Amino acid sequence: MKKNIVIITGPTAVGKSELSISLAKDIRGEIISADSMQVYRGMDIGTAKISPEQMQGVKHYLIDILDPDEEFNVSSFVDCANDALDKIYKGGAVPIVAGGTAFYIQALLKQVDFSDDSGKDDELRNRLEEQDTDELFEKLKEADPESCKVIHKNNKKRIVRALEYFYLTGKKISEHNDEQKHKEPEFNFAYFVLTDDRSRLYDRINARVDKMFEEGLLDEVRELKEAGYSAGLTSMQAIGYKEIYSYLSGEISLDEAKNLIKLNTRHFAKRQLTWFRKEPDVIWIDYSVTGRDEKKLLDIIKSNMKDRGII
RNA sequence: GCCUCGAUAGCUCAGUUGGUAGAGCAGAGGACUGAAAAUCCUCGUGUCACUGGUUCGAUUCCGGUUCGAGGCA
Repeated sequence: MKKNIVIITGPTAVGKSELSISLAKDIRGEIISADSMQVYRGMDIGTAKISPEQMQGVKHYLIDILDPDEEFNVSSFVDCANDALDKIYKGGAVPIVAGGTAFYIQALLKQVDFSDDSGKDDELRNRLEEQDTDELFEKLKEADPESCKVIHKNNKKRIVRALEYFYLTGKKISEHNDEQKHKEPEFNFAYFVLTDDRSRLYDRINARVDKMFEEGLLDEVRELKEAGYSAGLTSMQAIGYKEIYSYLSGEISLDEAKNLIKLNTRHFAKRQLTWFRKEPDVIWIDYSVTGRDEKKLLDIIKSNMKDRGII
């Protein structure tokens, strides 16, 4: 018997948080955040993290669980989310996975298995990073030719990971991926993707970045920098943070930083939509069609949940 | 008022020694299985400002007009 799960996702700034809170209050849900950056403490404004007041008493998991120099990745996400699910099921509530990191959501739904990998090895990874991309690609041809068919020769990051996997486990990542790719979701799920007219979405993004600056994004990043968090950290690669680091080190003007944040956020939203389009069994909620009336939206969502036997 | 320089893709510009044009950015589409807010791939027809002339042929040369920048009075 598969367990029930609800997913509320969509591109950044579309309005996921508000809707997931309303839904949680309505159906006695608890929220698991599927967001690779909101796990970090002290990164509030730039990640558009929901405040304790905005949570309105709804229980949230996977927010503020790490310091910015701690590591987090898909595998940790799946582990943490599974723990949270256990608690939620025990308490008799409905789990709502809300957030924009599609990669994490997919791994959770399919329960992708990372257990027999031996993880990452910074020293090995750094040694590989130093090498020329073409040479690395040649090495991968030897080690795992199947991977070369799916990984583009310029995509150094993925070439390095494939090689790292091979050197660490002696196995081919292409085989692991093949096994995991064909898995079916292990939940009885309702996967909602919020969207809107592209131009309206972009307007919302631009306005939200302006608002972040008014709320003190610059100070937030400055404090992180002064606390010793370096620009190389994964957390500091987040949009809104990396650009302000560039400004603080004198590479670009504040105005350029702000415009870059808007631009990078728009690009990000576009990539998210690309991902959702290929996901099977997704229920699209297009605000340009439905409007943003909360009651109406909840009716749509709940009727879809009833169809799937979730409520 | 006169002179000079400019006017080419949404933006910034290149180019065509006369045979209707191409980069960057923007924008669009796509990939993704332990960095994913990361990383990577693909996509360029537009009255070449307008209007006469020369020419087989003008965005390109010549004249005029309009607009913009600078200079001289």
